[in-house]
Amino acid sequence: MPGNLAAVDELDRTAATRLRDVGQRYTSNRAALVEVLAASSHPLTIPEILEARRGMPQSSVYRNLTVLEEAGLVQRVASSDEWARFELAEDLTEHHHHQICTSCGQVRDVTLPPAVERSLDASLGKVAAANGFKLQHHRLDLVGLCGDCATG
Amino acid sequence: MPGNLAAVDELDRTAATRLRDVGQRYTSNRAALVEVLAASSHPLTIPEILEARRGMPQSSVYRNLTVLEEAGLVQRVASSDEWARFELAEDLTEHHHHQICTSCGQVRDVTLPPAVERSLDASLGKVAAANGFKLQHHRLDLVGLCGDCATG
DNA sequence: ATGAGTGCAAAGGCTTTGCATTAGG
DNA sequence: CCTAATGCAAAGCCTTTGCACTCAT
Repeated sequence: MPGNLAAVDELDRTAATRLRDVGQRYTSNRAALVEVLAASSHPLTIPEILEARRGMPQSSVYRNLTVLEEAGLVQRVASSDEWARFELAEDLTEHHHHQICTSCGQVRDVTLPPAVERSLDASLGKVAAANGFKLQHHRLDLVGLCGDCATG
Repeated sequence: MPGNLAAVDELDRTAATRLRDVGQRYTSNRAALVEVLAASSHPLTIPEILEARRGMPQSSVYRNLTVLEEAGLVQRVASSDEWARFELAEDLTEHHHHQICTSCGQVRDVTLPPAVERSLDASLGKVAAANGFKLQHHRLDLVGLCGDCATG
């Protein structure tokens, strides 16, 4: 819900708390990163973040993204294979997946019907258990062509 | 089916054909790469490939992997986020997914029950269609801890 | 005050590229 | 034969790190 003031405020408090929990401060740069990621409907690359926050040094972006990741506020997304992309941790947003365009690399968030997620989780849980694997979560991407690329 | 002679032979012919189709030669280095990938039960990193084929220069590995990818024989796998991993294109193997250990980065191949795959594809198809997205395939990873890491 | 955070610039590490040589068809 | 492929080394590019300065608590 980008732009929702109450939600943004709560996100802010959550961020401060989780950072404090890992012995980190909630600085303006970090708040800015959280804000930028929260305002986006898709995972952002470093260039995109730098574009959104002109003047913030790359090193600060990298360093703080790492800190935010360790605090469980941000997660790295494996996209096509070009650049690292970042989004808010899933428990701060909604469980969702990514639609990745193989032509232009565009990444868009998508959600699946809850029933599908449930049956999928059940199946994955069985497979993981059979392999002695401790399943934490799943990652599902739709790979194909976005509207623009399919047409052009 | 690693090690199956007949299958290896057919793979060889397929590789030669697809390379020729894109105007590339099937050289010994490329054959070696296909062989190494075919013999593995999980996606390989460049270091692993170099280990399996001592003496092959890195530049050749990178360059030929790119060619093989363009010929539709090999595909890059998005793993945790450390190194690029490569495996044979899916139509040369079996439809499968990856179990990724967040602790050690290990990637293992896993397959899901056909019924699960079918219902998943059906759902994804609907979602994609609703977004004007031309779905080519899906990518599903089980993320968690492998047996070794969960215990240690 | 006082250690964490910041910014700039330099260093790292995986990956790509230039060029002369070798080999595939 | 003639062009593509190879191999070595150098260059690229995203990312990380060192260090002195500044800000948060």
